[in-house]
Amino acid sequence: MSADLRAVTTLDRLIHEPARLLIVTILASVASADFLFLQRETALTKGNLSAHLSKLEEASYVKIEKTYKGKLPLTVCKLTSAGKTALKSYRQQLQSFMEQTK
Amino acid sequence: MSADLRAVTTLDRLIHEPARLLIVTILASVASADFLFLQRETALTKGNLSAHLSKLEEASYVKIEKTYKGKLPLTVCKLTSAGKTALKSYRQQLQSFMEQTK
DNA sequence: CAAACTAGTTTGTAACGCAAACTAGAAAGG
DNA sequence: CCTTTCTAGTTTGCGTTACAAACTAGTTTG
Repeated sequence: MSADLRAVTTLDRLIHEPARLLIVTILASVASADFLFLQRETALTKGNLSAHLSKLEEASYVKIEKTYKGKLPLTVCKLTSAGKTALKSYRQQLQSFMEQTK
Repeated sequence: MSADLRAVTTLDRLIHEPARLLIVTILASVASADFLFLQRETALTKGNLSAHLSKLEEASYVKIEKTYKGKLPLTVCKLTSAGKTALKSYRQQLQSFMEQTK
């Protein structure tokens, strides 16, 4: 009766990475977030946050807009609908695994 | 009131890897399992299964005994108590994250 | 006795994650 | 001024990883 545990190996690795799971989870809870806000919330270094955001952007999970706040750079991040869908299905898959194996 | 989401970044990477999560989850449900049984259950290639088992053994999460079944090699794997503890706490940490963010 | 099979291990390689170094421009100090 | 420091990020360097493919050691079959 137990379903297919092997499905766990098909989890979206982009979201499975803990730092990125944290990022997209935070982004899912707000309309948008700027770079420094994300840095404070995640406690990632700027370097790593930047790299992870770039990957999420490449995958079209996050949209990144570079503007200015006065004269200072301002990077604003938003989860795309593809990103929302990906997170939702990641969570469903993981929850299903957890329930099958509890 | 919400606890610390950042904790997700401290998940045990050894178990977080989907292939290994699958392996230890299977091992947690049986007294012991031989290599070929694990290969069938996980659908991993022999090479990858071997490599993942070696890592789990290095971490002392799994004990590996090489014997013979008749004249053929037989590799028997067992989750150690350290492995059980690690899996349990991984699951707790993950479940806690999921509940905080649902 | 050579070919094929069994039960694994080792190797090759592209991608990854992290820390440290770097960049471009703005504000502050002397 | 002009140089030092600060802000907001990006890029680089590098050890580690995960996977597939090649390999190994021994066994059975034709």
